[in-house]
Amino acid sequence: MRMAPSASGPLHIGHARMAILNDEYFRRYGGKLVLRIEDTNPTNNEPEAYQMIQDDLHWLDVNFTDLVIQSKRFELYYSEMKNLIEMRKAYVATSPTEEFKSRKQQGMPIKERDETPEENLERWDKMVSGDYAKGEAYAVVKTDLTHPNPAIRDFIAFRIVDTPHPLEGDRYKAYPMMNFSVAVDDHYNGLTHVIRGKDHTANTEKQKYIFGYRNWKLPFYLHYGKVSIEHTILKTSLIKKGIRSGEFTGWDDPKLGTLVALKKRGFSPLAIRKYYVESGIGSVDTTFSWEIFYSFNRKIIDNVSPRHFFVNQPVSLKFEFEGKLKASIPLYPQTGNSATQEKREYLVGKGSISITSQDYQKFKGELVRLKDLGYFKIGDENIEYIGQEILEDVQKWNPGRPLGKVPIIHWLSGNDVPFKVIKPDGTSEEGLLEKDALRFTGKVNQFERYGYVNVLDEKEGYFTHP
RNA sequence: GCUCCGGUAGUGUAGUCCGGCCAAGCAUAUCGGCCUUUCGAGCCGACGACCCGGGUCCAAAUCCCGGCCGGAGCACCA
Repeated sequence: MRMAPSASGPLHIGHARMAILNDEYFRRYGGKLVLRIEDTNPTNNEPEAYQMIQDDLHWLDVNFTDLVIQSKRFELYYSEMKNLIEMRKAYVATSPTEEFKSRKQQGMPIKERDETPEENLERWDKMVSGDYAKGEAYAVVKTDLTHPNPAIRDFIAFRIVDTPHPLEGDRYKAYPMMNFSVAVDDHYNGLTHVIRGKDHTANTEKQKYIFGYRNWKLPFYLHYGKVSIEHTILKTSLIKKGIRSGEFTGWDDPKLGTLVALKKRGFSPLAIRKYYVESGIGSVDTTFSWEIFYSFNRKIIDNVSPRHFFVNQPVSLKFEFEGKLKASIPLYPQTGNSATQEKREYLVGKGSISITSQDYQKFKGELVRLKDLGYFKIGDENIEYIGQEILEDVQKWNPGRPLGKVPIIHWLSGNDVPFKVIKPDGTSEEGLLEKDALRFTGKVNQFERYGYVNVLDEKEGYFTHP
């Protein structure tokens, strides 16, 4: 099995499918899992990508057995190409590419195609040694000029590049095209199975020609369908531009679909794995369902997320009360029994109590239950303690609300710090956060009645999902 | 336009190869109920699909033909 991302940037949620699918087969059937970084287009290469890709895979718990970097293998590609030219299966052309394309369209060869290996070899040597300038020459692998699908007819295997390579500098001038290097590497990396997106189906046909000429054993190919991931920015070039312009804070900006961004938002890599394993390898195109993904993640993180109160857009209400009320609120209500549970404990007395403006608007003048504190009546500017139990008919207090249903809302009183939650759509919400949550920075907390938030530091956090 | 590939509930899938056990399973979403001092979790229930038309067959989501719709590729990117 192999994973072959390009060295243009970190992996995103779309790449994760390729990685997970290959890894799942690897886990099930063994063999080897090759990470091959395809960096044969220097204009798109990002020097930091080599490391970022490996970090992303480790985070996903995808443990590759071999690392192959294509720019280290030019000598192999060159010797293979020379081989093909000698076999009359490839040629080197200096004719304009417009002519190459149009004749191909008509099923006609350009003149170099029929020239002798000696003539082509001579041009090939000049190409490798850098005697041609960018655009002056290119090497082509023969397929079948009469192939019914024009996309499969003779394809370019090498071109001249004068942009320096991030790893190799100006050492090479002749750069292999993806279809050539992939075929050669798939063979020499000893791959028996290739799983990749269906955008490669035509490429597979081209690559098979090289396998045929060399009599190599063909791997088993599987192409999965396209996943469209809505409401998310994935395109590396766009992200780079956005980072430069300051629109994004970095590769891990919460608006992005990169794995580092999802990590920072507090997603579990297990949720990503589960999602793609359940999606399978069908060739149908699908739309990525954030809802299902969120649900998987929620189930994974729910038990380990401490609960805290976050009052966004707080309204402060005066609390005139002689004495102290004790609040004892479990940190992990899902786990353990109530006696041994870890709790947050507060004493609330005269002063003020904050609730969200949303709750204030909705329940003004009514009876509510402040979670784990007691029954209260919300006034215009103050809040009044009623008691721990309400024996009378609730409807006496809240006419119009259903019987026995007192709204339970969250609150803060003196035990809070200002906090900002940054959402994936780029907006943010400010409010008060229970101070105890700061003990859990770097972790996902569940802000009760609000959602899951990865608390990054004492000032802000990224919204994970509801 | 050319060449391939594919169409199961709102979404994601199981079943299609080798027709019957599929009056179509699961998950998610939505709605309702129970439980609960979170609108979370859990439990129960409801909702909701085989693209259309022919054909073969005792029997078709499954096989065949036609149509419709969708996607991929057609680079000196990967």
